[in-house]
Amino acid sequence: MILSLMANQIQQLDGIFQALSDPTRRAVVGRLGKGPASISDLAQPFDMALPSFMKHIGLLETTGLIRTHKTGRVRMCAIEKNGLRAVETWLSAQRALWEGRTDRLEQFVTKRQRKDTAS
Amino acid sequence: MILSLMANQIQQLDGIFQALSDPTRRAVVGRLGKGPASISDLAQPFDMALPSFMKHIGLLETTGLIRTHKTGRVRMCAIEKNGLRAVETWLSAQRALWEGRTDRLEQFVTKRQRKDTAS
DNA sequence: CCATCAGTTAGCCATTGCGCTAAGTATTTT
DNA sequence: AAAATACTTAGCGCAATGGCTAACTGATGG
Repeated sequence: MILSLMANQIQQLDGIFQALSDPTRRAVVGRLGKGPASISDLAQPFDMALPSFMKHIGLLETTGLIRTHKTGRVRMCAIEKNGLRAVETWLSAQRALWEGRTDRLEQFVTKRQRKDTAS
Repeated sequence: MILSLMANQIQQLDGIFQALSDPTRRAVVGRLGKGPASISDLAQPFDMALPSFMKHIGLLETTGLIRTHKTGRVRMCAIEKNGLRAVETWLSAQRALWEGRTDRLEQFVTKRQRKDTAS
């Protein structure tokens, strides 16, 4: 079960990084960091047809970076704060790896294993 | 010129996030975090033809996440420590946005969602 | 009611991404 | 010199991405 959780995390990372690789989507995340907004509010700055924009929103939602809810004919969007946590985790794990190492060329395999950073 | 620099940063982020959206490439970055390695050393764990693997390496290099150098017939790869800096910057800027001011505005969406999507 | 507004659905199209094989180049090694 | 090693180049195929238009649904305002 732990293995499937890890697999989940990995695929989650796939999706999140993929989602963040688009400037429109990063901009939406940035905008929602300042507070919730409707679809058309969000879409307004972008020179793009609405259905195209909606695809970005849909992707952001299915990857868990944002959350939306429709009231009447308006759909409000808000940031999902836990969405970027997987990225932060991966990033700090990454840094933990190379921190403390001197990056010499032609070096033996690291003799000293760093203990886990017990975050 | 400042504007073009910013545009550069943005495109850099595009590339880096794109690069990290692939599990093979993330694994390579992870492996190189422990120390330099040759192409074939890196490729060995993956069930993939070498040219396919090379594309990943090429992408990681052009996005600045790794660095390579060929000596004789062997190409050594190493992590480029500054490569992930743009991500870290973006991420902390993002967190700075929603930290300290998240509760009131976002709550209103959350509340409505709980009411309507009552599982 | 009727029009407008805010999304939504359906489907098309060009480009990119990620895998493959086959064949080539440049070093070692024997 | 010949063979093996370690990539490298070229090109193919298919699925996914990111854009579009046209037409539709379901509120809301006059």
